[in-house]
Amino acid sequence: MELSPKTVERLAIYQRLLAELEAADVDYVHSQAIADMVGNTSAQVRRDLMTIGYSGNPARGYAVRELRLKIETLLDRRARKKAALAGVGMLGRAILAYCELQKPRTEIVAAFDVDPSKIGKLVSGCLCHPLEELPRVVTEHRIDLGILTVPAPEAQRVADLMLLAGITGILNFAPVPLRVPSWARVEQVDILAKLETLAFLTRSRWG
Amino acid sequence: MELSPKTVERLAIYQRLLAELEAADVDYVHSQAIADMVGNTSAQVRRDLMTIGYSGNPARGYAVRELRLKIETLLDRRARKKAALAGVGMLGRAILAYCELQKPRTEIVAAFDVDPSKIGKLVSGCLCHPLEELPRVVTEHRIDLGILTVPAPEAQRVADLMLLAGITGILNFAPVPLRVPSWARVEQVDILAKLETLAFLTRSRWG
DNA sequence: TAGTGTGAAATAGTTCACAGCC
DNA sequence: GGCTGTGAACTATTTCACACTA
Repeated sequence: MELSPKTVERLAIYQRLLAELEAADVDYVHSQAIADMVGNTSAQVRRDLMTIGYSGNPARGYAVRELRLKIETLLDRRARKKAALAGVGMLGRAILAYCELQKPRTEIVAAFDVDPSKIGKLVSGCLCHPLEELPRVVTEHRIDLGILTVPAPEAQRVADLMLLAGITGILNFAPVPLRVPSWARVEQVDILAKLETLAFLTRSRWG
Repeated sequence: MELSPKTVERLAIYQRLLAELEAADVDYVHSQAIADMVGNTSAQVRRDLMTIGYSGNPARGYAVRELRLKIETLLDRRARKKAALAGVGMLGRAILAYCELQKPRTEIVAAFDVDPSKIGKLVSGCLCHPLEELPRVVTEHRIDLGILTVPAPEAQRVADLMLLAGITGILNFAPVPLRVPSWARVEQVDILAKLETLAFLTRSRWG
C-alpha cells in the first residue's frame, strides 16, 4: 500500500488526536467527530483510514485504541528515524526545545554549529558539535534526517555535507531551494513565503 | 486574474531571486535559469509568468528588472499588510528576529504575551504588549494578520481573540487545527508533522 | 437509520508537446 | 536553433453520492 505525503501528514495528526481521546477514555469515535476536530471533511477521514486498511463499523464508528495502535505501528515502522540539526541559532534552538518537549517519533540526536562559543554546550538536552564532525557523528548514530536552520548563504553547502555523510532527507528552513540528488528528499519550510502568501490571499477588514 | 496559493508562493520566491539577479546586474534571464535556481521545471515558471500576464521574448528571455517590478507591484497591492505575533516564546522570538532581518513585505508591528516579565520589552524591535490589549492594538494599527506561536492548549482561545479583534488571516504554528469562520483564513505550519512525514517518506541508507 | 466503504465525478496542479517567434 | 506561449494530456487530491450494514 502506498501512501501519499498528504495522507501521511494527516495520519500523524489523527494519531495525536486519537492519543488524546484515548487518554480521555473515549472508546469509539465517528469519522465526523475526527473531521471536526482535525478540520477537514469526514469523507476524507474515511478515505484515509480506508487506505491504511482500517475499518470502522457503522453503528459505533472506529475503535480509538485499536486505530491509534494501527497508525502508530504503521508510522513507527518507517518514520522512527534519527535527525541532526545544523544551525543552533534562534530558530534551531526553538526547534530543539520544541522537540524535547513534544518527543516526536523522530528524535533529534545531535546539533551542529560553526560558532565556537556554542560547541560543547547542551541545548535542550542535545549536544552541539562543530560542523566538521558532522560526517563522523552521522555515521556513528546512523542518522537519516537533517534539519537545516543555517543562514541562507550556507544552506547549500551544509546540505551537501549532510548528503555526503549519508543523510537522505532534509527539512530546510532556509529560504533557498536546495539542489539535491534524486535519492534524497527535501521538505521546504519557508515561513516568510507562507506569511506573504497568507497576506495575499487574505481579505482585509479595514477597507 | 485569479492566482492559486501555490502560484503566489512561487511568485514570492521568484521575486526574491530576481532581486538578487538585479543586484548582480543581470538584465535578462531565461525560464530555464529561473527554474534551475528555484528548483522546479521551466514549463512551470513560464506558466506562472504567463498567468500574471508577463511576456518574455524568445531571444533574450525575461527582463529581470521589469519582471521583478511587475511581481512586486502585484504582491504589494494585496500582500502589504500588518501582522501581530502572539506568544513570545522561543519560536516567536525566532520569527521576530528573522523578520526584522529579512524585512518581508508583511511587517510584524506588535507582539503579545501573557508573561508579565516580557511585557513592555522590545523584542527584535517589536514591543511586547499584554494579551488583553490585543483588540485595542489591532484596531489602532489596522492589523490583518496574526502569527500564532502560543502553546497548543491556548491556540484556539487566542485565535478567537484575534478574529474578534478584526484579524482575518492566521499563521498557526501550534500543532492543533483551528476552527475559524469562513471569512477567515488559516495557514497551518506544523513542524513536527512535516518532520514525521519527511521521515516516513525518506529511504534510509543504513539498511 | 445514521454512518461506513468506495466507485465515480470534480477539482487542483503539473508536465508535455509543439506552433511561432527572434 | 533555442526559447517562449499555451492547449491538451496527465497526475494528484478532494468531494460526491449512494449501496450497504450493524
